[in-house]
Amino acid sequence: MARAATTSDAFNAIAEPQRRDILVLLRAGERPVTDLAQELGMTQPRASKHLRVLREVGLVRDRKAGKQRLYGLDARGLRPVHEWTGGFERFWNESFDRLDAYVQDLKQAGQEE
Amino acid sequence: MARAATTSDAFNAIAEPQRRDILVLLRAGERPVTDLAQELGMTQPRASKHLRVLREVGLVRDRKAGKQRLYGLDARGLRPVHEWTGGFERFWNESFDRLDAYVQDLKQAGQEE
DNA sequence: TTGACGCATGCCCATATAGGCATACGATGG
DNA sequence: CCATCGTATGCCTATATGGGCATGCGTCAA
Repeated sequence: MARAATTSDAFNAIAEPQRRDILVLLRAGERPVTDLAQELGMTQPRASKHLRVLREVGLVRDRKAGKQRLYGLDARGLRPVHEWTGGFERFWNESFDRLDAYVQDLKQAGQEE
Repeated sequence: MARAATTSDAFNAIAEPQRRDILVLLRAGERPVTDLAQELGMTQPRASKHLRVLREVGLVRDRKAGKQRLYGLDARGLRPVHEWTGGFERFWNESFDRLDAYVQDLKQAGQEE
């Protein structure tokens, strides 16, 4: 089996850096495809494809505005990701400070020999 | 170009549900591969492969313990993900409540016709 | 030394990208 | 009705997966 579709959920959709960039830009407000493409230095088809993925997982909304199509942020889908990672907060603060200290000790001991 | 490697960063590594499951299990403490595989109902090779990915992005540490190899959580890599998504917090709380109301209005209007 | 146990790997498959390029499509202006 | 602008798609390629299965390898017990 291949990797899960990027459109399967927000976790997969935001795995791609450029899509994250797009989402960040959209925090400033709605924007047409061409705008985004230019600002991020990517071709228009590329931007459209990324936006499609984002739209399919519901991270982005689009609406027609004359000849243009404006894309806007719908960040609700990011909440599950934030909450899931939040479940590990105490672990990145706590236990590994000690572990690091331990590792440092080992290194120093090695260099002193 | 193909999709970025799952080992390129935490964002990619946690896009796979089974790897998230493994991380969750490891919050309870170190565990050998077989244990994890059984608990998650996956084959041993499969678990090993997922653990390898997690190890390569630094979300997991391993240490030998006799015949066994214990895997332990290193959640620090999840922090960037948590913080990045956190940058959208105000958006999923705020603006789209209004947008939803708007959408609901449209739907109702449509059904009443 | 010989087994057995616990894991990591190698190899093969089917699948789904991300990107480039050309092009089809819908709306607007003449 | 036609040309043009703004986008979305189709097609093709190279790549990397996730999974199955068999097997290599290191460690410990007898």
